[in-house]
Amino acid sequence: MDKNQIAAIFEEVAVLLALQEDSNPFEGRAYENAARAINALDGDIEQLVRDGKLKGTPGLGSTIIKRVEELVNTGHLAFYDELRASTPPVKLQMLRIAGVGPKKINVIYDKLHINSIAELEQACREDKIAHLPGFGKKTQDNILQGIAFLAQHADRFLYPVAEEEAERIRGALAKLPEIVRLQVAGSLRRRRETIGDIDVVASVADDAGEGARNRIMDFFTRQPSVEAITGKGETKSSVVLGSGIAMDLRVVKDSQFPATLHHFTGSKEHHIPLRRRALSMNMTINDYGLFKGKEPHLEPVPCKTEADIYAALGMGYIEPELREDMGEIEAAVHGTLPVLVQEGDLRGVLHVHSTWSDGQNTIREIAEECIARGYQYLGITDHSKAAAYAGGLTEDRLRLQHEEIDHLNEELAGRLRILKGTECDILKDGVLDYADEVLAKFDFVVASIHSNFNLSPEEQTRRMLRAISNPYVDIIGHPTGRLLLERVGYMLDMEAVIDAAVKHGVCIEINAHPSRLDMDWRLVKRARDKGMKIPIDPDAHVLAGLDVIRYGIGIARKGWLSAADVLNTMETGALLDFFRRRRA
DNA sequence: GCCGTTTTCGGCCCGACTGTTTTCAGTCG
Repeated sequence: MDKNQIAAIFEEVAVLLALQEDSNPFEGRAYENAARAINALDGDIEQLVRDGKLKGTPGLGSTIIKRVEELVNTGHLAFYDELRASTPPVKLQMLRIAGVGPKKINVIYDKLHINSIAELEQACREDKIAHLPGFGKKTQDNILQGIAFLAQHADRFLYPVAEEEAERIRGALAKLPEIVRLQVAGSLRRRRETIGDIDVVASVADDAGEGARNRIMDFFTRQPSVEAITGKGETKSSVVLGSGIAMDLRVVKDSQFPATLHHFTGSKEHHIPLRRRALSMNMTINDYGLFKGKEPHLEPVPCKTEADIYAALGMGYIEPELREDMGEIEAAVHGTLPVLVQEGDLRGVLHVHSTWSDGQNTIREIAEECIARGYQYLGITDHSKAAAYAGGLTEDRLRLQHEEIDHLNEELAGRLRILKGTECDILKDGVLDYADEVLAKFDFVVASIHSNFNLSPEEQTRRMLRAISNPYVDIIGHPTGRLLLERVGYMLDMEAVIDAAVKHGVCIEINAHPSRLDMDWRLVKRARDKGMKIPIDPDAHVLAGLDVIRYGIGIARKGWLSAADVLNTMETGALLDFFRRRRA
């Protein structure tokens, strides 16, 4: 039983508790907090339990520690099993319907003994829901719509999909003369790997009338990409866009803009400790501002920007990407936040495919593009021979490719250095697809898993650790193989993988492809804390594939990386020295 | 269920919108 499993059980406990009759909402929150505290623990949780080291961890009190111990010692938690057994599965299913929460679910279930979403839909059509206490016709219609929506749409979206939708509407709104400041907030601004909905915050002049807000809301809800209007008020309107993604627009007075932007940037997890800190300083934060004192004697603390809010709370500015309650508040108080890496810090790219394997452009074409982008170096990493489906290179063709690279390097001397790399398959047993004497001919080696995804966690981890121990391996490619919203990654003990990589001086990439963003930013932070240099790799198969680097930058920033933590911010000479020293 | 340099009890972040009510509960973020 590892940390992730235990945290997942506690998260589910929180949900199950909310669905109990007369539940205490704070008990559920205690389990949510405990789940995050457990995820953030360093080291093996079974060992921590054996050593009695959990005591004193914020968020883990005596009851929850006993429950962790029970899980570690027996693999089960009676409390959780009982909750599950006593909670009809349909209640969990109903929770996914927009506008339906635990209270409504319990009324529906108790009065009508509904046992499936299909039965709920039937009850709506028979007009039974509208007559329940606290319900009405509108609620019944909304439930029907919510069921239809669920049937049609997955509930999250890849970052670029949400970004494009948000940018289209932000661009349109930006032309309105009534709007003073305008910014995308929410998980897009925090650069999460997937996006649930889009939040945009706009401000109008403090003395603007009601008409200005209404004009903005009318304009917003009439955008061509708006498919349905799910709410419309003076300060907030909600729509669903053509792609199925939901979008909220908030309009506030310009003097309130920093606080509102901050609020809707989130995360909720960041706000809770921040507001607690404000309270401890006799201040209050809400959507509209920062205030000194307590109700009813609130005195506004003037803030022109978000940085002013943080400053008033005695801390440095926290970049949106870091607002995840991962220790950023304490670091901001102590002035130890990192200066986050930016795209302009990169000096080259290290994981790119050419026509030699499954890429669409020649090395020359990619090289010209890299020069145009201002890069000093380009690492060409075509597939190895086992990846036959992707045109992996045999040793013979590899010789020819290296000759071509040598010629290009002569021609492009002083403009770009092309590095001889490979994305070498890690075979089922953890052995690399090329022999050591072949690997020795590369400037650097990326090693990736492309087969046998279904090994047991123990086998898969052993396979990866063996690859990491190969002295020619410099970088592990897309370490978990996940495809966001499509497939979970290989079953791997990533903590053991990170520890082994650090021990052998091996890097693990951030694969910047928006469907991968692998390794995950939570792991990036862990690897950084242990001293790993982390490359941000495009894994491009076409020139436009180099653009995805910016998604990788977002993940690097979420993982607290500064320029010095990122491998491909090094100058060419330093990078080549880095690879040579590793082999020596 | 957690937490505490006023506290071992009584708090726990805060507000908008919706729909049902006729002053508010539920949901959401």
